[in-house]
Amino acid sequence: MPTLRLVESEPGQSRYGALAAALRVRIVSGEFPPGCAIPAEATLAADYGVALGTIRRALDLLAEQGLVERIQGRGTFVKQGLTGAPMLRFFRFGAASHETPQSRILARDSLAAPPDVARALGGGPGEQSLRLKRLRTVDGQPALHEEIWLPLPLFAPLLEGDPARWGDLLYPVFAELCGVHVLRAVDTIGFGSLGAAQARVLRLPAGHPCARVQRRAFDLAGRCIESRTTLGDANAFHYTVSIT
Amino acid sequence: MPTLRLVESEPGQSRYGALAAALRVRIVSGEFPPGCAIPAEATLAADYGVALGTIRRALDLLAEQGLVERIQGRGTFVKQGLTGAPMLRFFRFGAASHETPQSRILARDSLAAPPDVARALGGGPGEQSLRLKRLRTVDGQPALHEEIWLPLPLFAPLLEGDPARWGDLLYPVFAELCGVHVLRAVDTIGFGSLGAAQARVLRLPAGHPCARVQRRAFDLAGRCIESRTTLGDANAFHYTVSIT
DNA sequence: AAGTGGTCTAGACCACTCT
DNA sequence: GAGTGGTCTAGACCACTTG
Repeated sequence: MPTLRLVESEPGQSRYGALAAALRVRIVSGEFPPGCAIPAEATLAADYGVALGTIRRALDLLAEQGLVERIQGRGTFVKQGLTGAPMLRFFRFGAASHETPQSRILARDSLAAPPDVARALGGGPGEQSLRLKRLRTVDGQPALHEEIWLPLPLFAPLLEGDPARWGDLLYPVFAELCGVHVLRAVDTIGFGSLGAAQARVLRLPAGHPCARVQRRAFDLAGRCIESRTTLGDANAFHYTVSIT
Repeated sequence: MPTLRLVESEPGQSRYGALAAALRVRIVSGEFPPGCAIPAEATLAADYGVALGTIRRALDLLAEQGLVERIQGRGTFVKQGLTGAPMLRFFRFGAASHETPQSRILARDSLAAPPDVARALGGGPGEQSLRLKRLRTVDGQPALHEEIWLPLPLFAPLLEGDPARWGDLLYPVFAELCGVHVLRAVDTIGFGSLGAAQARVLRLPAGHPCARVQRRAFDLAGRCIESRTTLGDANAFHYTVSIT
């Protein structure tokens, strides 16, 4: 590729900002899939006809935004999605608290999403969606009840196969079976009380106080690809925030 | 000051890291008080005998850490402490939710701190401390009950004068009367139920579910200068976190 | 040894703020 | 207009990783 790549920077935008935006487009378009290394700084600087320092600023910006990861001596890599069990950050269940909770799918249906979920997922009203209900246990004790909505047909592969074989973490399944990489999530926390059905599953009395975590998860391109409601015993809730 | 300032950088530490540490010491020591402008980049670069870009990295680092604020065309300033009403970020009370809640001091005592509070404040056991109890109201309705522990003699000025004249925000009072600037706070969120006394103050039934926010606040030098427990109706609790 | 990102230099010019 | 931080350049050398 001997030709120079050109970036047009809108007035008021810095050149490294425009470069970051251009690289973001190339990443999101799939030119560099998750886990893949992007070209070296020197290569990019030559491609775009800018100084090394400028392309560095652009890459640092993408790294701050969590889109890429820089490793000295190796290169710059497109981030793999979230894989951990971030829901446990909100709860403390007994001694085994820092292990990944076990997971059991209670229900799997394809149906029209209620209006608020459809809006969250960015689809029209009554969009056909996949709904999962899931029980998570810690040390064999029921801990969390989850209702998960996923847009179709993107998640159609999850309608087939035995959910018992998915394992305890969902996001790696999203990546392997559907090619969806969760990069960012927004959790909204509130308190309420358990309905009869959820209480039965969690082996708590109906009306027991519970913490409610509403999650919206987003992929590389910024699309919302999951709307989830998690319920757990309010007394096990525990979270720390730092303010600056 | 014609002589060059020297920084010794420990092995493995970058020069800008060492410069940032040196500047941090000068700020914390009081050489540049909060709100004050620190010398210009060019001046500092000459003082320390390094390139402009290097001193810039050091200042950017301090800005990331929240110790200074950079304003184009004006200069680099030592941060004033937090002044807002950050506790309201956790609750939603009616329509007037985004206004600063009103504040009334219910009690003010000087007494020995219980062990956990003394530990939090970094003092010995039974350290003499100032305890405030405080009711915060929104739209005239009781909303939050707070118990606040402050180390003595640092906060001795608060033992005198009429608390009713302190205003609705406490941190500006800390700064004006005690010279303490709160730069950072760590909040731990949990769930519980109201004791009889707190319930009466909040006009809720005893045993009503409540959210509990445990705050530790820190000053410029990183000392813990406040331990606070805030209680509010669990149904009004509402918080959003972004995960990456 | 070759290739990567991390640090550092010594300039230049620009955008913004204040007087 | 003088002074500030923000952007950009074109180099140099270093630390780390991999073959």
